[in-house]
Amino acid sequence: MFWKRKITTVTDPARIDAFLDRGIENVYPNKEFVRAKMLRGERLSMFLGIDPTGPTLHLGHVIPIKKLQEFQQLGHQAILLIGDFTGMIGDPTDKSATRKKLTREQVLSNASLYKQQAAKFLDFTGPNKALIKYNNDWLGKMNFAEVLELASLMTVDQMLKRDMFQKRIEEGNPIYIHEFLYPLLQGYDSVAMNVDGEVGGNDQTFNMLAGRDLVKAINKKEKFVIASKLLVDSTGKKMGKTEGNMVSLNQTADQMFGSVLSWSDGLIIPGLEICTNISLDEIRVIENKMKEGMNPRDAKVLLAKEIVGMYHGKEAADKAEQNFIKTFKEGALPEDVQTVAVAKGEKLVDILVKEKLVESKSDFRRLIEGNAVSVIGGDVITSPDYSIDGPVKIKVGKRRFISIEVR
RNA sequence: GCGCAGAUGGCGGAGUGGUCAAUCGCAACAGACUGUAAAUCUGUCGCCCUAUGGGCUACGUAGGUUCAAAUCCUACUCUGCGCACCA
Repeated sequence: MFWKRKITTVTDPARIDAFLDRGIENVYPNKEFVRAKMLRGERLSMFLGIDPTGPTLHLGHVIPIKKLQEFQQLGHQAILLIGDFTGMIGDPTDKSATRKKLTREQVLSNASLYKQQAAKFLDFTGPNKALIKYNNDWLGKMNFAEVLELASLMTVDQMLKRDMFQKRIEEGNPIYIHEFLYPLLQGYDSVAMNVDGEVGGNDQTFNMLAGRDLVKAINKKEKFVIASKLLVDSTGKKMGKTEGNMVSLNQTADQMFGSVLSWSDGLIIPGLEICTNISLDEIRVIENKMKEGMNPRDAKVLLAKEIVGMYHGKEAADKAEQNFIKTFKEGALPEDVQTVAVAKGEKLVDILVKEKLVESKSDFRRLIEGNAVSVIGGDVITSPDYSIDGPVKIKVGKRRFISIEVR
């Protein structure tokens, strides 16, 4: 009854190779190192660290999460690490300015939301359940002497190798000590959990390798690091929260569908490879078809449906497509539009400001002047004093809608 | 510690007494166009109003000079740089 059930790992070379190849940018020390371990049937542990900086996960997080999922499905120990301690400092990666520090409350509330969202991929129950850990459990308890000891393992020059820091120095921007310490803290996670490996986005390589160095020094073992590809467009621009066109997991099916369709065409193939489960062979076929003149929009629709389907189900994905066509091709009202009930005679301006469809009355006025506000199925509204005398559906710009009813 | 330089709108960055709600670029938003929410072109881009005009708030913070300050003065805060110090 109480003996540990032995969990067997998958040693199928094809699946192992797929795990190590698809959507992967780099493996340290090298692919063969990990491959050999897996082929031998060794049961490994690997974690993905996420700093809970916002309430939602986005597609960029999902790429490594999917890798972790694959890892779990191969019978290994997956660990999701919530950086509730590091999240309060802020990773200087990719930020030209110091990130705003988050409060403990914010971090904790974000963290609990993350677990729910990650549960779409990771199995947190059952015999081979994924573990969830919080780095405040060890980082929050370190005393200064321990920090110093840790800091003695790395040199300033090593830290300065980061492009990020170089850039800031060149631009004359400050680097604070706590930011400098960040890779060290994140690296210590690997030591504390004594894991075999870590997965993360390619932008995390530096931090993950810092962990590798620390594990080598303290735990005397070789931690492997798997860096997944980033979702970047042809110009090398990263998709992210700051870029504004990132799909976040709390979006409705319709919003998500629209976000994907707004991606540039260059992202279609990389997106298929790293964000979906469509087989690589099929992706090749699509790629070739596009070269032969297939409308890239159709490929993008396929990608969008696939992505939406992963979170909202296939049915919702089909519906989102229909909705999109109706709304943007035919100018109709989307289905899940917000509705408000107002008193007869109320001014449209006040309603839109109150419902936050426009920023201010001045904003509304400008939109009116630009012919951006219209009654759906009717005319463009040209009077800023337009008031409500019956139920109407209003469109502001291309994608702001509201259905107004009279109380 | 001493000295020098700087702090401007979401970001970058002009402006150094009135014509500044502040050139310009990016981002954003809208219109046209488009297979698309891409690209391109055009416009808008602090708030409010009884609106080709008027008011209010804003150029690190707090005071001051002046009819008038983002612009001058003083103090403070923060940042960068140089010098000094360096167990």
